[in-house]
Amino acid sequence: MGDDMAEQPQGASATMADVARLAGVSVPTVSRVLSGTHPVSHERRQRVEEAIATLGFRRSAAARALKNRRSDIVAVITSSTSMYGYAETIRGIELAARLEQLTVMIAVAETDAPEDVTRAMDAALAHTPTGVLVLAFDTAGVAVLDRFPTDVPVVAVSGQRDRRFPQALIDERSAAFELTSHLLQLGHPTVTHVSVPASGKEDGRTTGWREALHRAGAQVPDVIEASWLPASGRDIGRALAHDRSVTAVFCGNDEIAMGFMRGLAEEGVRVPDDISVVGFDDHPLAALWTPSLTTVRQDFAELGFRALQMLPALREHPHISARELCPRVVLRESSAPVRSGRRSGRV
Amino acid sequence: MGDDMAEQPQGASATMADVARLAGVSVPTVSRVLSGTHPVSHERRQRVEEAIATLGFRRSAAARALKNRRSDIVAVITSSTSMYGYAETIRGIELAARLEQLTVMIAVAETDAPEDVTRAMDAALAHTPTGVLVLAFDTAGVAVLDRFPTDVPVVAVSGQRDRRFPQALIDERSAAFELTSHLLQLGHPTVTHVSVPASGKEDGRTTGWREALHRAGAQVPDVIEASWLPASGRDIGRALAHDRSVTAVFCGNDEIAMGFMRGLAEEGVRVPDDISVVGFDDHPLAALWTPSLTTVRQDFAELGFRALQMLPALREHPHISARELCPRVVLRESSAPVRSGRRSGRV
DNA sequence: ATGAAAGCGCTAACAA
DNA sequence: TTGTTAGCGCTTTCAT
Repeated sequence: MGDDMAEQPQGASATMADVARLAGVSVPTVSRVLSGTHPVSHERRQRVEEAIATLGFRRSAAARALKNRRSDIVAVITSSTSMYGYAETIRGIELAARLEQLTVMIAVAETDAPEDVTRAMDAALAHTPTGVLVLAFDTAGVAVLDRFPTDVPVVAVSGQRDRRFPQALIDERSAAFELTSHLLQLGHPTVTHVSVPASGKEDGRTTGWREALHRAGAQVPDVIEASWLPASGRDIGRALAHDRSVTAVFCGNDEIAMGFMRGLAEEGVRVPDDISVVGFDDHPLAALWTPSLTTVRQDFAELGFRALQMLPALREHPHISARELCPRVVLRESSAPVRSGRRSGRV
Repeated sequence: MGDDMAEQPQGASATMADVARLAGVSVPTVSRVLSGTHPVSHERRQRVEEAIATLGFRRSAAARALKNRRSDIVAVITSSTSMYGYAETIRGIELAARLEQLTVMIAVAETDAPEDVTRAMDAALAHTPTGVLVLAFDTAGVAVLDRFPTDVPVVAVSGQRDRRFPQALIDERSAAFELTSHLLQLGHPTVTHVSVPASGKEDGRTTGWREALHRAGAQVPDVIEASWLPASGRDIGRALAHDRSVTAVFCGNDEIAMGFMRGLAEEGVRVPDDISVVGFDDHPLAALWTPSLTTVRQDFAELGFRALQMLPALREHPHISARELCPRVVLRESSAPVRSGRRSGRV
């Protein structure tokens, strides 16, 4: 492969006027060549393309955005960029954006406090984005949605259906239902839920868990709320290790589940022999943990990808719609039939 | 706390002209109020602020960028947004950017292929960013740096010193040296290195490892290259499990180390009893793994934070400089003295 | 302290 | 098919 690319990474950026001058054409002709929507004679097109290459010309995103009253930016509003589910979703968004020639900007609203939410929304809207994707897995995201203006395409990305917005979602409820039912079928009298931090309305994982217990006529233990840190799972694990009423635990996500298992181990409690533990998300390390973790596979990247793809369509049909992904229960080593011996009866 | 915020999330965005009209002042006066750099009479300022609130006015980022010939955007060029080190670095960048009233955009160059690199750079530069942060932990990032024009402030974020660019770095070499030396001091005759994917020039982790072995006069085994997936660590773990010359393994990152340990476990090999394993990064789950993982704590978020902070300063003093972070070895359960019994001698 | 005027780089409407 | 003209929303002279 010969190195046949000869652009010079030009210092001060050239403008269309520079290109037009060098090619001996008018500025709009250059614009037409670039957009490709209007006919341009072969000869001039060629001259323009040469000039562009020679000058290393790049169209100014700012000027285009100003003129078009819309930028090539897709704003992602989120409370986190690095936690597993969020990071994967953003990865999918970025990939789809790249294919659509769009640029991803990140606006973080760490909490649902009005000032956080307002700042993130202002930052996003100031850029007159082509669309906005709100990661509404938590309170902050939901708060953003609640305050959103109507004149820009918005897609909510979340784990729960909400008819007020176009959304890309994973139906967490049904997966949680299935996962909880799995544990009940293994003979566990009930399932304890260690949840991710509450997000305003009850999240789908908790709802599905609750419904499965009701359906089975099982007692519904109080929800124990962890933080987002895996270490909080450990603390809770240690605390519950010697509670003999606990034989099966459903953790709100895999990181918490892994922390929880560590906590149990530190107390000498074995998984799944003494307690079954299941998680949610199918974190890359879940399959490698010892014991490997029974969980629900969520394809966050695909979720983000689809959310982005909804934006162009939304411009034509701004009515509410939803694209839904179905998560899948993945059975592994951490869940097993209840042992009649050590931990039963004594509630 | 009364809900004393009464902006109406206006539909079609108002312009400065609208604000000026409503406040009965000229457009430049509105601009002066917003920028705060020029004196404005108290009375007019007040009227302007009211009008802004009433209209829910937001300055157009596009118009500002066009006029200023520079946007409020900081472009992050990276090969990944979701892997642990990258995601954490981006988190730190975003946090610092928010404090500086800057906006983060993401441009991904997945590989060091010219078309990937060019696209990412073009996307970034088209937005006339205030600065560009290149995550140069790998080949792609390095390729970007090699082709960068000079007229925009760039900071390289990486694990290895490179005098050609201003950079924020973590000195991985010295930490790897220290970590490897730790294993040697525990009596291991040598240390096997399972590296992250090669990145052009040898990475700091590998260099530090090599230097430590040389210093100790230990034999230098071939480097075994894993992929970025934790599962690749497992495969390598299974492959090495019964190689009796291997008593200590230094993995290029924690995820690989955890996969590696899983592989050993599947083969019935115990850590650290049979083999000591250490990682790099201090992933949130490293401390919770069983056995907990000896590793090197890298503060990626702080690294990103500092990298962003270098940008404003760079505008004044465009000469090359570096901000360096010192990683710290964290001793945990996965490293222990070599057992004289089972695995020694036989090379 | 304030306003009038110019122009950043581009695209769309119109004219030729 | 091509060029001329206007203007997107803002900031910055320059006058006052």
